[in-house]
Amino acid sequence: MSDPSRYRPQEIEAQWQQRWEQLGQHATQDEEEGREPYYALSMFPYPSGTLHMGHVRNYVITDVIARVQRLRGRRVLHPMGWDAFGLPAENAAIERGVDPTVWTDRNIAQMRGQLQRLGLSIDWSREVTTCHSDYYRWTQWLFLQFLEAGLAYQQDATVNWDPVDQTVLANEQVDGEGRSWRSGALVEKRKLRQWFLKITAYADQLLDDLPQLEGWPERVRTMQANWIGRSTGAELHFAVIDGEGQPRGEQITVFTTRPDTLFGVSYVVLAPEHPLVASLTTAEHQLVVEAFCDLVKNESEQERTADDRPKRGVPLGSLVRNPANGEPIPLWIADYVLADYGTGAVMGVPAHDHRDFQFARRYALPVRQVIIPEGSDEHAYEAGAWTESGVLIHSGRFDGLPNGEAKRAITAAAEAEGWGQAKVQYRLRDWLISRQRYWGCPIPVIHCETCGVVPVPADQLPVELPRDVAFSGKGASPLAQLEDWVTVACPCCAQKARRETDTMDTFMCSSWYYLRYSDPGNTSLPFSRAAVDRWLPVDQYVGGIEHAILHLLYSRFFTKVLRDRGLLGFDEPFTRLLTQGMVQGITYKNPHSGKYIAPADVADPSDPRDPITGQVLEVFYEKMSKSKFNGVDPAAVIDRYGADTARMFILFKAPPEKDLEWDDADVEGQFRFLQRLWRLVDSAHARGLRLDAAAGSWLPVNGGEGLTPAERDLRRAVHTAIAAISDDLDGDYQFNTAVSELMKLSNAMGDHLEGASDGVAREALATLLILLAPFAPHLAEELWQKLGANSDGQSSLHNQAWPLADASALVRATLPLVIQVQGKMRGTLEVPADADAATLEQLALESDVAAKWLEGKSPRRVIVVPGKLVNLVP
RNA sequence: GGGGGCAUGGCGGAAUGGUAGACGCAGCGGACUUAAAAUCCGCAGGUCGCAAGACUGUGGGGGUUCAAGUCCCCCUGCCCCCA
Repeated sequence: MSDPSRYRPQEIEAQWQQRWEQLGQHATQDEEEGREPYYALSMFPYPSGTLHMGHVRNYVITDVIARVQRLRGRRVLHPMGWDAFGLPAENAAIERGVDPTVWTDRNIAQMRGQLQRLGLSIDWSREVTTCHSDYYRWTQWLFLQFLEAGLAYQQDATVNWDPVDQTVLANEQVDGEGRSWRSGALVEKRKLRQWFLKITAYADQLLDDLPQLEGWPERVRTMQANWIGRSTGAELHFAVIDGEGQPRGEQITVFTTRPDTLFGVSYVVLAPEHPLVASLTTAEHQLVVEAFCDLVKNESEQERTADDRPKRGVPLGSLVRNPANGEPIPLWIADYVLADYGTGAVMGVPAHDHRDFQFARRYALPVRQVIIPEGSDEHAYEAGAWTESGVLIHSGRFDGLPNGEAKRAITAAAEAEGWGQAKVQYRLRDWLISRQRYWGCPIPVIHCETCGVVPVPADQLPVELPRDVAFSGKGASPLAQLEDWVTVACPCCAQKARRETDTMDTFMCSSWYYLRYSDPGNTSLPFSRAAVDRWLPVDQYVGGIEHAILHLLYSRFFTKVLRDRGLLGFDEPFTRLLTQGMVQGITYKNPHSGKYIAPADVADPSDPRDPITGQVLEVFYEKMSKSKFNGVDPAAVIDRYGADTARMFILFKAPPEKDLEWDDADVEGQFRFLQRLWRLVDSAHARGLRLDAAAGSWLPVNGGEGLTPAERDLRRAVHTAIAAISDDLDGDYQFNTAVSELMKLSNAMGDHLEGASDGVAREALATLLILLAPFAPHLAEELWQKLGANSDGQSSLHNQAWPLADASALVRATLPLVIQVQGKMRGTLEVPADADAATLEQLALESDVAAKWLEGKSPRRVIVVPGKLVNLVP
């Protein structure tokens, strides 16, 4: 026989999850008069098969927000789905011969089950899975929208090529030494024809709309702004000249943000890949230049531009002419100049640019100062470049101009005289979406020798991924080897043509999934305009900071393009963004061997030692990961303590944006708190308290007439909690302090409930449970039912209304008044709450504290803050 | 190197310019128990003191203010992003 008065989360949680499912508790109401819509969204997971704590934190935060909004009377869309294309599935296929579809679907089923145990109020009927053709059909459809809008194009681009496995690798599959993760071979760079989306066409909008996103963390906006990297400057043309100084016909165009330093140019550098390199290399430099180009070819962009690495280059032997003063200038190539940024050529001004300075030093190129700090004569630039503002010298007719003005003046001169023009340049490049992979969304185009690139007609979508494919991990993408699949009739001319065999970057799939949730069953469009405008933009998006740039930028780009195509009617997809911190586990490391030790192998945590060598271990918190043995399995925590304890712990332990240190003792503490709540309600139940009388028997007690002091204290605690928790859940979410307010309320109820009349006690109990409902939904519901407030079993605590604080309950007859002398707290005095400033001043002056500290003198000044303090300044 | 953020007890963390350390964890003392666990009550920044209390205290230094963890300037350390 089990003791019915014990809190057994394992029993009640599954039961309530089932009941909510039966009641359709989390079904989305597309229409309902008088209830405003609210869209709460978590970033959807990759279905790896295992739920980890980071997921749990993410989804619990979103769930609390969704539940609070329901209690506040909104109809809520709270969906979930799967970012299901990606490399792990393909690797499983290569390594273990598992069909990626089967592997992925199995993982999804497993993770869905784990998620459901958390008691999330998700409407599972709206689930989307990006690798299912009823979803990727619309990813393809949207790609065709981009193509039609001229925003998708093909171009040669450099990719990582594994010469052993004969395959293209993603950047993340190449290690720091430039070797393939699979074959270990040195990866080569190859030029292949790739698909791009023209995100740069929206660079200005993506940047200029950032300030509107007031509900986003400032740092995410800053990161996006830096990523887009708009710089304003000029393109300047340098004519190539021969030995006699006569123009040869070619010209080099450089991009610079510092046209004001034009007179200080001592060399011009091309990227080694620049198309003019070959023709401008003189015979005596040819061997060296070719060797240098080969050297640079296989270096990553990061290596080439790293600050801590010497800049390397070689001269071509040709000269160009400075358009401002006619001086001949040597032409070089260097690794730190990239072909696809700007014009692939820069002007070298060693005196006023750090990298140019390093380069000039290394190759003994002249350094000519053309800007001096205001108010000084010559800057001692020997120590480095002067990159601050100043006044121009050695610059002919521009001498004496402040350099800001000189930028405009020199650019204007360039435009007037035909040797350059103002130019805005972005760091952002177009988005390369081609992947030479099987497990992705096929790009829906057909290559025809006669008609060129032909989009697959919309009524022939989806272009389905073929099943039963052989995965060797070698050769081109598996799709390219399937002749039957590749060969197809051209939709235009019906001649034999070939399908595109590249698939899309998975970020394509995740750039629009939040739109699909609004209309997941639509079979004629990705979503209807009505549905998407009804629910979007997302009111609250919650996810990890690691997506601060890519996913969030791509999604904003999609939204703007789809808006311009008339498919939706808003500018930004996510009104508010919460980036939750990492979940960290306690980590033990042997500082001598560098080995990580599993916590289970540490015998005494207060004196952690290596179980084998006995050496003292380092102890710290770090992001949970398998290799560090510091992970905590959510399922194990739920098995032991229940989902409500896990939820409460995660919410209480740290503010949502900050990293969270997992601590078993604190989990235990949360479990004890929930047990205390259980006992609190249990004893109220034993006393005969019920919430089942005529509806609303627990409504606020009217006024404070006839209440005992203890009852007034209890009501004050109840309504203080309502006010504080409501505030914590508004605007900036502070779940940690909200939970602590629940604890305070429970402590106050422990003190005063027994002595309170039934009415006051009922109000307190009902309020406690409603306030608890978003955090610990199962326990709150169970206790609600225990007190008889849902006797028909057809309703739910979660349909109640969020309580309003009764201002009159917060009023107290007397308040402690702080008495300060010279700003230092010297004592308190119990004073009538309604006393005016003059009275407070007088009470303070008459107090023992004043007598002691003022020694009979009257204060020079008295500051009174009614309700708070009196400061006596002697 | 540039940009941004952070620094509060043994620990996680609270504090509209107004009693620093709420709430919790760990700890200590007590009650209950044959005992332990659980539970309940209490203590708890540091120094000095039997106590009352005093002094001191939010990384360091300066400033503004009747009053500074909070605002301003400088410094140190750590973290993140971009190079």
